[in-house]
Amino acid sequence: MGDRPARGATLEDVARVAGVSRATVSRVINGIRNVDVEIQEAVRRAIAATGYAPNRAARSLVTRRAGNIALVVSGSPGASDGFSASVLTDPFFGRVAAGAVDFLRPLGIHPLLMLADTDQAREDVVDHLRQGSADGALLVSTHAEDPLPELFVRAGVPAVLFARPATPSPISYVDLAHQDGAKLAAEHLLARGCRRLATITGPLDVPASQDRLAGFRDAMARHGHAYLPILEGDFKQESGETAMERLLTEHPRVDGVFVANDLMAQGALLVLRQHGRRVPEDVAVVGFDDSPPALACRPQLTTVRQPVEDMAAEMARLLLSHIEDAGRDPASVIFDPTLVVRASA
Amino acid sequence: MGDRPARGATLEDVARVAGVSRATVSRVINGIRNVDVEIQEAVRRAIAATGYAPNRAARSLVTRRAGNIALVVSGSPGASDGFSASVLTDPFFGRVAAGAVDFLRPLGIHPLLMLADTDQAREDVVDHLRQGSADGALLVSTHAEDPLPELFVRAGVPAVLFARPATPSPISYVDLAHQDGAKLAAEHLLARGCRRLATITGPLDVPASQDRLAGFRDAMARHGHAYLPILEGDFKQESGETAMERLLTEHPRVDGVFVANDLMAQGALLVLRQHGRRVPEDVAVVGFDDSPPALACRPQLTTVRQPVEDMAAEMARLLLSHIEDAGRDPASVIFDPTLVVRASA
DNA sequence: ATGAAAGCGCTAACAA
DNA sequence: TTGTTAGCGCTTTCAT
Repeated sequence: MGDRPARGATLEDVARVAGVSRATVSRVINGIRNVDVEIQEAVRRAIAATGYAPNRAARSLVTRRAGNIALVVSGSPGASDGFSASVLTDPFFGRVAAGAVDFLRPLGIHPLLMLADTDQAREDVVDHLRQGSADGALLVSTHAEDPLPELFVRAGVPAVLFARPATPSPISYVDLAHQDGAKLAAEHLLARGCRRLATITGPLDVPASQDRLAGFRDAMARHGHAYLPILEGDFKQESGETAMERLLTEHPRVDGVFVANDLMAQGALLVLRQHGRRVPEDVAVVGFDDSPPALACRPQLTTVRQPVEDMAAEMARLLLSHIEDAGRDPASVIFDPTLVVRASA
Repeated sequence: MGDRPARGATLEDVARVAGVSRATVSRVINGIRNVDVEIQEAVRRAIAATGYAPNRAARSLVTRRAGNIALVVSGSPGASDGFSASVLTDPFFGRVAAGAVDFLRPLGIHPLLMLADTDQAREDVVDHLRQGSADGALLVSTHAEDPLPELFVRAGVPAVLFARPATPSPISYVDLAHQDGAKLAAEHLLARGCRRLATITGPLDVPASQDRLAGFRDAMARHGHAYLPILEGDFKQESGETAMERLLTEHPRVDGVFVANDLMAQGALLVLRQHGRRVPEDVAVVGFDDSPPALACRPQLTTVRQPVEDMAAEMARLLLSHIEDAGRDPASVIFDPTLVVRASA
C-alpha cells in the first residue's frame, strides 16, 4: 500500500511496467493500429496498474492543439448590474451554450467560457487564443460594431460567429433567415384578423434586429399595410414593458404586436394584462426565439422559433473544420425559422 | 513586409532580437525583478517587434499548472429535453457562472464548462482534471448522491462544492443558511396575518430542500402552527404549477405559501391567477433565491435572497487556495439569506 | 544581474 | 511491428 500522492505516472513509467518503449505506449493510447494485440493488452494493464493519465500540456506542446475551444460573449459593459449576470442569465445564451456543449462533448472538447465586455477584456481573449489556451473561438456578440471578429482574423485565430457581423469580415458565421421569420409573424397576425399592427424591435444597430424589422415591414407592405408604429427595445424584458406602455398610450387601438424576442414579449404581456387588454382577443402578440420564457408566459407565446441549439452545433462544426484546415474559406450557414403557434396569437 | 503566417515567435526569437538569453526574457515576462531596466526595455521592444505570445502548453508543462479551472454541473440525464438545455438555461446556474467568472477574470483565469449527467461523463470530467486540463473544479450538483465529489477526493483533484454534499466528504463547500432563510419567510407570512400556510418544496433528496422545509416547519411550529401541508416539486416552473394546482384542490382555504425557489413560485403565481385568487390579498407567496424570474412575475415576488454570485466567488477563492496549497484542510463557508420584500407577500 | 543547461512528458520521424 | 531519438517552448537551478 504505497501512499504518496504519486505525482502522476508518466509514459515512461507505463512503458517500463509493460516492458515496451514509450512510443509503443503512445501508440496504443492514441489508438494507432499496427500494435500487436498481446502488447496492447500488456500496455493496458500497465496503464491500469500505474493509474496513468496522459499529461495534456506535454501533448499540446507537440501537437500544437489545446484540445478545447473558447466560447466568448462580447458586449458592452452592462449599465447597471454587470454584463456577466445579464448575459449568463439570458436563456438565449444558455441555449447557445447548450447546443455547443452537446455537440462538443462527445468529442471530448470543452468550451472555455470568456466574456469580453471591455477593450481590455477583448485583448485578453485574443491573447489567450494566441497563447494556445484554446484552438479557436465561438463568438456571440451582443452589440454591433464588435471589434472582436476583426481582431480574430488579424490574429489568425479560427473563429465562427453567431450572426452576421455588422461590418463585413472574412469570417464564418451561422445565422437565421430573420426576414423570413418576421414574415411568418406578419402573415399569422394578418390571417387571424389583426388590422392595427405595431412592432417592438431589438436594438436597431444590430443586424438581426434590423432584419426582423425589415422582414415584418415588408410583409405588411405587401399586404397593403403602409403604416407601422415602431418601438425600439434592447431585448430585455423591461424594455418590452416600457415599449408596450408607450404603444398603448400612443396607439390605443393596436390589435396586434410583433415583438422581436420572447423576453420583451413577456414584458409586453405583463403590461397588456395590467391594462386589462385580453390576449389574444384584444391584442395578439407574437414573439421571437421560442426560448423558455415563451412557456413561462400566460397566455403562452406564439413565437418564431429559432433553432439556436442546432445553430450553435453548426458553429462548432464549422470551427472544428477551420481548426483542422487553416486555409478553409469562410462559410455562412443560414437556418430557417418556423412559427410555433400557442395561445398569444 | 514579411507575410508568412509566422508560426509564432518563441522566447528564443525574442532573446535573439533583444540580444539577451532566454532566461532573461522569461524573467521580464514573469515580472521577476533583478533585471536591469535598460534590458527590460530592450526585451519589451523585442517582444513587440516579434509579436511574441508565450506558449501556454510549454509553460504548463514545466509549472504544472493549466491556469484555468473547471466549472462542472452534475446531475442526472434530464428526462425530456436534455440536461444541458435545462441547466444552462436556468437562471440559478447563470448566476453561479457569473459570480465565478467575475471573480476569476481579473486573475486571467477562465472556467472550462463541463456537464456531467452520466457516469461516463463524470469519468471524463475526472480524466480531464487528472490530465491537467484544469487545475481544479467548481462543482454544482443538481441531485443528491452525486458520486463526483467522492471521485474528486479519490483522484486528489482540488474541488469546491456549491452546497453541502448529501454524503459527508472531506471537501470544501460554500452554502447558505437555508433554515434561517425559511424562517425569514415563515415569520414574514405570519406577520402579515396568514394563518393557513403550506409549502412547495424542492426535490426532497437534496439537502437544501430538506433544510428549507425543516426551517419553515420549525418556525411555524414555534409559533404554534402544528399542521403544514407539503407539496414536493423539482425546482422547475412546471412543478410549481402542478403543486399549486393540487394545493388549491386539497386545501382551498390556503392563504400563504412558501415556495422553495423562484422558478416554482412563478409557476404557482400563474396558477393562482388562473383560479382567480388575488396575490397577496387572498394568498401570499414567498419565493426563494431572488433570481431574475422574481422580477418577471406579476406581482413581483417577495423572496428569500441567496447571494449566489458572492457564494460562487467564494468558491473560486477557496478553490484557488486549495490549488495553491494542496494540503489545506477542507473548509465550509456559510452565507446568510435576507428577505427581499416585494409585492407577492 | 545574467547566461548555460537541464529537463517537464509527450509525439513523430526515422531506423531497424 | 517496435524502438531510438529528436525536439515542442518554456522555467528554473546553478554558475558566473
